[in-house]
Amino acid sequence: MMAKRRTDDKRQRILDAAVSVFARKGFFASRINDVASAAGIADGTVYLYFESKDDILIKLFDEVMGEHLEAARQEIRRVDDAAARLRVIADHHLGLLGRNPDLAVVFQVELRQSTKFMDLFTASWLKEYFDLVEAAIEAGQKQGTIRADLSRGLATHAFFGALDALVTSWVLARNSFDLTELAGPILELFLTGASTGTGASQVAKTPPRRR
Amino acid sequence: MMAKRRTDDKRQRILDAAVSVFARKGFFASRINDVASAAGIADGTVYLYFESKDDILIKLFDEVMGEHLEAARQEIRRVDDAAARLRVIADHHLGLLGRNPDLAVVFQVELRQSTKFMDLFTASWLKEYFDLVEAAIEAGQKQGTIRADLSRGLATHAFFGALDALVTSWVLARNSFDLTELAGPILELFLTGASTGTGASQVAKTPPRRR
Amino acid sequence: MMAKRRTDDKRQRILDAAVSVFARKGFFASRINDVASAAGIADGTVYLYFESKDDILIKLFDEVMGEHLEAARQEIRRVDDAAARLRVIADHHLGLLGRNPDLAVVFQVELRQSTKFMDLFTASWLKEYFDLVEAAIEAGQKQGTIRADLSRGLATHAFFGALDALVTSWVLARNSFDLTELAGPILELFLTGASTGTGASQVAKTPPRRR
Amino acid sequence: MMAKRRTDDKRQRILDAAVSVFARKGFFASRINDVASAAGIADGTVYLYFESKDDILIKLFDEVMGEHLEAARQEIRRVDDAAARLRVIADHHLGLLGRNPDLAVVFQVELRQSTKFMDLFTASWLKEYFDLVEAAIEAGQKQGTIRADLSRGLATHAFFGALDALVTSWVLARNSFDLTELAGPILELFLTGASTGTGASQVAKTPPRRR
DNA sequence: AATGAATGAGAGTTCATTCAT
DNA sequence: AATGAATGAACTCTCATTCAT
Repeated sequence: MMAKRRTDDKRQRILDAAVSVFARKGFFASRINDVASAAGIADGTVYLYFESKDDILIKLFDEVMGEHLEAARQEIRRVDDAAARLRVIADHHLGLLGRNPDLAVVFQVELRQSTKFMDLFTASWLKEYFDLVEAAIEAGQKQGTIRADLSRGLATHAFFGALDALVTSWVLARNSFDLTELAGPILELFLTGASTGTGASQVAKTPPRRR
Repeated sequence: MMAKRRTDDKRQRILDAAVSVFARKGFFASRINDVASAAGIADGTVYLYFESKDDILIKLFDEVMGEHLEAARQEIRRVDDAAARLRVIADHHLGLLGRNPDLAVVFQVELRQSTKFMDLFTASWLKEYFDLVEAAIEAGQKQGTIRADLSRGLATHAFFGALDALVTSWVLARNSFDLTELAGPILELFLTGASTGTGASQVAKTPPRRR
Repeated sequence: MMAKRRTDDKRQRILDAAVSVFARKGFFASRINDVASAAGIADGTVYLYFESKDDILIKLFDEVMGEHLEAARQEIRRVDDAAARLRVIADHHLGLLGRNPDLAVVFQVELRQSTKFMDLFTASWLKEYFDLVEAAIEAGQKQGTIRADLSRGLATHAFFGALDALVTSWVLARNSFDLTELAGPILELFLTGASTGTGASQVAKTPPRRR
Repeated sequence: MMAKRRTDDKRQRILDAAVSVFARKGFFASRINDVASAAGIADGTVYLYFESKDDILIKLFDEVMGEHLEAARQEIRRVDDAAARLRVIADHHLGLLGRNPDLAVVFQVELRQSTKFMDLFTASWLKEYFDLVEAAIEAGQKQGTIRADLSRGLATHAFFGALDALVTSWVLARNSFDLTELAGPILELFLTGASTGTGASQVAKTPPRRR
């Protein structure tokens, strides 16, 4: 039990060190030695817990996403309203990254380095995230609070995209504004739209000009 | 003049080759030799036109963005309505990448490999893109077609984020749907919102729960 | 005494495991962990019985050679004739390796990896082996059954070399022929020569052409 | 043409340097940097001429063997007598290695490091070498100068083995005797045998004792 | 005696970039 | 302007060995 606990600690220390190092130097520029040193262990020890440098990033993403999707799912179950559910998702999304700037850098930038990570990203957890959003929207449509004519796929992308762009800007702006308090406004925009309700739909429905 | 043109051709051939190679193998995995071979020239020749491998990516982004922002600006001048202006931007955004899948891969994935590129990306061209969107929104607010209480920064992020997420999904889904035809629907969602107008704002204004 | 025996068993299990592992994977490619696993013990335990990975190979050779040289010596004492003595040596040489294909691989290939092992090989046990052969030949010369004008050093090399080449071929041919039954023929060739006795010596005595 | 020649020189310089370095430090202990430095080039340049460190050893063996087998074949064609042909082979074998002590170390020790090299060794050039010897013996049997009842395979092994053992001893004895002048004596022993002709065959034909 | 987690030195190979031609 | 041979710095991962338990 002691041995096991020590082992778990070491593994977690590597992950924590990795987030910090990757955020500061970038994944490619980070050396295994940087991570090991930050974790206070020898280089080789990293390989007792992870298969490769890539594996650290993958496992990091898996664990954080797994944990937070589960937390979000639990909380969503406690509310009925579609808007409230989307609010839970936005709060979790902005909250997790807003509270962990280094993790935000890793998620918004370092993890998107290659189609290799992107595919992993999309195929597993992002898919679940999107499903969560779509389910909330679908429930809202059934309840009559979300427009029935709305494409759920499109709306999901818009919802996620808006949050994602906010986080990226926040990261690149070196956390110069409060991310978490934007959950309400962004959701409000998503739900009620930008227009005052004056003839916007006409332009929006114009077929795209071919070039 | 002929010599200049020939030279320009070679430069352009390198850029075209780079888009194709980077999209297929990823920027890091791509070798200068891959690009040179695809362009039908010797490795060393690349360095007569570009300073480094990074420089190719930077110049590529600069040129494409410069060209297309200018084209979008021209076209925007010809319309007055805020919605129509946003439509021009969306059409250009989705049109450019929708017509050039390789370029889309490079812009959505390869260019975001590191904070180095991200900073460049944000500081120069993305800034101009955001300004264009914000100007359209501001004009709409003055015209009374866009809600005056809307945060322009937030709305700009939401607008860009929605388009960006769509493109990324399209890239990762291997271009399995028609990107360009989504300009209308996404704009419509942006303008009119997802809700039917039934009490959503209440939840949206709930303060975020601390964890 | 029981403890000692148990200890010896473990030591022997390591040696046996080593022969098997080295033969299959090669000495360099074999990991201490491979040997330990095959012996059913922990990595560190190997170091309670051997100083290093090299030491396993050295001790393995020492023990097998010591044991078999002694056995050969015993048996040689029981025969008088030079030919019979050489026959004992050939039988032992081909018999030991012919009955232990893995050991043959280790002796013919893995043990000859470096001048380090080769020197050891030569300086100690091979020297004794050669002495045994030379003693038999010398006795034969005294008895008049071996030609007195024969260089004993040369003859010893020829005798050992013939057996050694046979074993190596047998190893590389994956034991595709019966090694042990070649002791007679090879000895016969050594004693009576290849020629029919027609003018061969003339060519053999021609001075080598300088190049 | 100049460029080509320069290229060839560099390749040869690498091979020469490799023989010298491998002989002195052993193949495994030799670093690519050792070879490159000895050849007066940069580490990376080695990889313009060879695929890997292993490849250097393989190509070295291939080239030397190819060259010398061809030379031996040419010379053999000029003589008719089986004994004379074997003499040519022995002269070439001992001559080549006797004149190039470093090469001898590489061939006798370093090249036999692993079944990987051994297999290569056997499958290609050694096969040709053995064929050359067997052909000479077969011709001798037809001419009536070599005993017809002799197993050619066995005799070939004995012939090669005797030479090989001599070379190895010479290498391990740090070239303390003249290798080339042993071609005659070893051939003479091979042809006429060690015995005086007194009852040796009887013992040689005794079936091996089982243990 | 036995374990096995931890160590950390070590090296082959790649490839962006240079520069003599 | 163009070439492409040459450079040499850079880095992940392996694994023999140690030692606290």
